[in-house]
Amino acid sequence: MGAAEPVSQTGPPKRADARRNYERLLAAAAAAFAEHGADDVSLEEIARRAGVGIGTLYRHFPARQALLEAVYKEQVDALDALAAKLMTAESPGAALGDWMRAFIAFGRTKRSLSSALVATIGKDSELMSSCSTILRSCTDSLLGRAQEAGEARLDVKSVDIFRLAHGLLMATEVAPSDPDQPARLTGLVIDSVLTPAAAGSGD
Amino acid sequence: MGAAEPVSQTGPPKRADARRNYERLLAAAAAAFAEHGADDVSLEEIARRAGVGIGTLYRHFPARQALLEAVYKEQVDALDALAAKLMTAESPGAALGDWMRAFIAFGRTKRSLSSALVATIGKDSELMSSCSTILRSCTDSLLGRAQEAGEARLDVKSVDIFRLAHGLLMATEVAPSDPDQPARLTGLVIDSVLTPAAAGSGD
DNA sequence: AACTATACGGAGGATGCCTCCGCTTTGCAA
DNA sequence: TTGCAAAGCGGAGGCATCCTCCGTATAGTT
Repeated sequence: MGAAEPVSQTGPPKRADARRNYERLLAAAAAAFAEHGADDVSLEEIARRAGVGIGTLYRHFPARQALLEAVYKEQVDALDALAAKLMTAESPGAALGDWMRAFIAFGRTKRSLSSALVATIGKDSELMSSCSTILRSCTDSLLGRAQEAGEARLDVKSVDIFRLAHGLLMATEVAPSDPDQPARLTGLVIDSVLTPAAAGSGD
Repeated sequence: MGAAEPVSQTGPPKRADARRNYERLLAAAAAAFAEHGADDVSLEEIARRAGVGIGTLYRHFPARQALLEAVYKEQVDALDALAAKLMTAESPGAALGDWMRAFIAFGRTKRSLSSALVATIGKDSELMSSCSTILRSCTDSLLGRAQEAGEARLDVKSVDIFRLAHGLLMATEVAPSDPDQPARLTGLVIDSVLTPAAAGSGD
């Protein structure tokens, strides 16, 4: 991981101000989406937040879709970078825990994006599959390293982690009465992966 | 089935013209959604097609959501009624085949609705679960009857039919080069359920 | 026939999407 | 530095859609 990189630059390099505005828009969009949900925020507002004109937004992202995709892809890239860094962390077990926490947090925000994305792109798009490949391989590597170091159960597969995360997200979807519950459950799941199997857990 | 009925009438009965307009709107909406997809049709157009004013539409369906739900529910109710009729049909096997055909056709249109619905209601809403319960029980009954009459394979469960239908829809999602393909595949799946197991099909 | 609760319809205000084009800035070259 | 063309910016404005509001019409009742 860390191999996937900013899309191949076709054409002449962009001007400095163009790049800067692109970044700003991306950041503003991510924030706005997280706050209001991906459908309930006007492009006009995103432009305003980013401190650019609406025309500029449209030049960089010809359609709402493009903005959505870019935000999504950037988050995945960030996770990819995080994983690369965690691969050299001191404690492989703690690193895996950190990764899972980040992965689950991502899943939570992702939902607001993905319903809109899936509805239009289709869930088998190239974007989607490349992203899940990236996340899979990151999880694989970190899990493997933790297992080799004897800091994670050997009978856990990365698929299991995906499924646990998914279940966790479903389970804590609706606002729980106890605001700490999601974090508590997340910690519990992570511990279960990092703790040696207890007797009788063969099924 | 056929037991689920028009929601309990609360309040005084509606005036005749109100009921008529309600029906018209529902029909117009169903047609428009099927034609253009649930997101790309304006409420104004639906009102026009139904031959009523936009104000009338809003009185009956305060939000786009409500219209979507009503159309969805109506289609499920129609399937429910169809199943009830098929339960008394002459040939239980043919009835099951007809049912599957209708069920699959419904699935096809449903997709345009459901992406919009799921995005907002959430897939675990009361509406959704009650609908899938209805469809499940219809399939159960018709399959059971066909099996008792010796006209369907005994090793098929209604869950299998659901999954086959789902797979079929996925597989024929994108417009195929051969326009008859979806129908052909549907026929094939139905036949496979109605035909006795061949040797060696144990897995 | 007269009356009233109910329902109709569409004008209009608000908002959002997107295009277009005159103005500004950047990066380069002399 | 200075000058200049290309690249980029920004927002006014046209168009579509959403939704509200209220004067008018009609069903059902007495």
